[in-house]
Amino acid sequence: MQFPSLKSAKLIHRYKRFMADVELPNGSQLTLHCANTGKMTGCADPGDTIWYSDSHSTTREYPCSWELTQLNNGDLVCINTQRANALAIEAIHNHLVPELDSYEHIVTNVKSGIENSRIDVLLTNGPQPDCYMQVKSVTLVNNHTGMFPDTETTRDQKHLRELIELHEKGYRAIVFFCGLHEGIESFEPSIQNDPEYSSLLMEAMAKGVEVYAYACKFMRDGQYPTGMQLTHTVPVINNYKNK
DNA sequence: GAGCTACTATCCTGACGGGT
DNA sequence: ACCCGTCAGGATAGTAGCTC
Repeated sequence: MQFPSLKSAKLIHRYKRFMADVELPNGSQLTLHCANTGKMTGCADPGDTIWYSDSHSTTREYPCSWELTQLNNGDLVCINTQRANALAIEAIHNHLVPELDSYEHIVTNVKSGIENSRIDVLLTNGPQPDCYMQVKSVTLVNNHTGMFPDTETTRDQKHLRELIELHEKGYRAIVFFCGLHEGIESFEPSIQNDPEYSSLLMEAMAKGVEVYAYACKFMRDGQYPTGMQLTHTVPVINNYKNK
């Protein structure tokens, strides 16, 4: 995935979930839209270098969107969660996800038939059972281990219950953790942030819901981020049974 | 003060209506 | 039938305002 043209700035503070004030290199201030509803632990600290895109939209009150955070060690984190779905779909298209290589048709944001909710991705291919997949973006990292969620999330608990239900109905059901943070070498659910979610994820795995975690690579032109792509799967650690 | 509701901003998809 | 524009729904957590 190629990024739109990005510009750098220094984060002043994030507020009201969707907004962030930044300081531009010329010293002026700008308010950005922040397309991440999570807690953004570790990637939204005042003083962080961030990269943003400009949609040039005349209808948006804040036409610029916060895309990346650059950590002190130079690692990049994509905080725009909408990129996760696109990355996952691109990876499937490019045959980078062998577990899903057998599907020809991809539909996004489809109704699952359960409680009027929607599933991120539906994969189909003729007589094969349809495959429902929820894509989760992972930006929280602790010692090279990607963690999800970064806060208590009843919404994601609901998604897991739906996937379990879909699997019990005979469909293939998948949770796809999309590592948007450079340096992820493994993945585990965050018991600290949401023990209920962690328990449910393990229950889902035990019942046959498939769980995959993928790491990404950022492309650069010098220091300038130009794009990113999912590269390889990383192990999913079942930490719940030990707690 | 506690609890509830509406609002905040944005994007994406699907549904729907109107015009060609 | 097809294209285009518009609107609703879903998702999110903090905050303000309202009621009890």
